[in-house]
Amino acid sequence: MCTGTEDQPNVTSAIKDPMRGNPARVARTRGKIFDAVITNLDELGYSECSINRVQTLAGVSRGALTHHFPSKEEMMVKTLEHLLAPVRGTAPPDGEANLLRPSRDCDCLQEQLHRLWRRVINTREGRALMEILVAARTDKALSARITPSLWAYNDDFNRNIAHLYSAAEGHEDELALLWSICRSFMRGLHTQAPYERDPEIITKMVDLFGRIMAPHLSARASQGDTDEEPI
Amino acid sequence: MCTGTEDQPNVTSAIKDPMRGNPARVARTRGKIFDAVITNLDELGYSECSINRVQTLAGVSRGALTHHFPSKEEMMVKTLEHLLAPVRGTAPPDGEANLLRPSRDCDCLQEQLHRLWRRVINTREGRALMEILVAARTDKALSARITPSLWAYNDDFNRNIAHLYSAAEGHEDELALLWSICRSFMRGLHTQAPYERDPEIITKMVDLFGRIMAPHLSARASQGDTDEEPI
DNA sequence: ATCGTAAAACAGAACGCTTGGTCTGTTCAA
DNA sequence: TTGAACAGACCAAGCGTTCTGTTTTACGAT
Repeated sequence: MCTGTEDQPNVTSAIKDPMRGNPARVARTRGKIFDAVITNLDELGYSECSINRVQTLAGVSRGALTHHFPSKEEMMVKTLEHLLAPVRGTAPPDGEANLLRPSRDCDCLQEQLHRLWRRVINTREGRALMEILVAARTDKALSARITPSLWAYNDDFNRNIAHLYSAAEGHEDELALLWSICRSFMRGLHTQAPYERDPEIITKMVDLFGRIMAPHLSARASQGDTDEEPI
Repeated sequence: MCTGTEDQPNVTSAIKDPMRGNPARVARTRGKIFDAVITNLDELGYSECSINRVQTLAGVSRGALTHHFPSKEEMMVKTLEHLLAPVRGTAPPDGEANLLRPSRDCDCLQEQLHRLWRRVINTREGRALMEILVAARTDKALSARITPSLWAYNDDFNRNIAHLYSAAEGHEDELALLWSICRSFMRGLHTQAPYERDPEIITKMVDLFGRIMAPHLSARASQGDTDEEPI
């Protein structure tokens, strides 16, 4: 392969069509694979999320899988970007939007954090993301591939919350830091929740955490509740 | 084997000595293995912490390893208990003690949290513990084995901090919950620190978190600075 | 004191199985 | 007719477990 056959100059009209035959079929296949990866990561963990298992669960052949994702690393990188997409700047691929927006004006921070935990962090997607992050810590190649995506995600995240939340007066510069703390706390909850004797403890933790953070973080009065894409 | 030969009733004095030949030699071998497991978990992660790697790094034979830990699950369970031991009620095996105690009376919570992060959480041992916790979430067998240890650890932890810290008045019952929040936050930091553009951000996060928690959590005046085992 | 012996402690080969990657072949759409 | 999309076989390497040997140690009988 790649033995340097020069491209024919007299081909009728197509110079070289890099995007030829890929209708929504590609999107469907990749979607099935993403879904299988996420489910496997959530239920079996990173170490058991093998190519074979993904292939079986997604109901696609080995060839299809390797065609879209030449290596396991590639599969994980693309899955992570797929998971990060809903929060990123541009239009989310589908499904849930405005994940961070406080849904009501008279909504206290506690309820917002509860919703964040239930609807974003403690979900299949949230747990799958966690698995990739933990695995990448000790996998330098994977880490190098995902770090730029994570940085871009972080920038978009900070840009978005700046419109929706504000820090206490006198500490306006701490908004991003405050949300980083919230995220860290919630991610840590992932390693605590499965081993808690009483599941109610997690709820109480989120509740108390919200009460503690409330004086430092509040939702902005949402100017105009139109459907201008918030995240 | 086990073909039911009846035990001789006229054996002179030894009924059956289950603890025969185990001098400090066993402790040395197991120590080397624990150390290798911890290092591998920290540097390669759970999925790459294979028996072969542990055996090589520890410098012991396959037979020695399987003798002490008949299965990988057993190895991980015992390693976790080894990691939890320093905080547990009875004497720590060796090395670091009083991990939680505020080292000085006039010590603010921020500094105590910084020390907790640097000296306990963000260490080889802390990261190895994290790897096991994350892996066990999706490994039901492992999870079932470690859950009792984690519960006991939790109880000891809460018992110990009750002597060292107190919650704000009016909320004395929230002490355990407050420390659970601290632990969750710090564990979450594990998945944030490796990807942070500026390492200083982590320090700032711990700092701000400490400032926010300070009104709710304070060290007790340490009555008697003698060397009565604090943890 | 020394010996015999049984079990603990260790050594290492071998097993069946799964892994991720590569390869050749087939179908489909432009 | 071309290349993207898919199908499935194949491979060496590594996995965790099991197995049979060998060495070391403690201890009661001599």
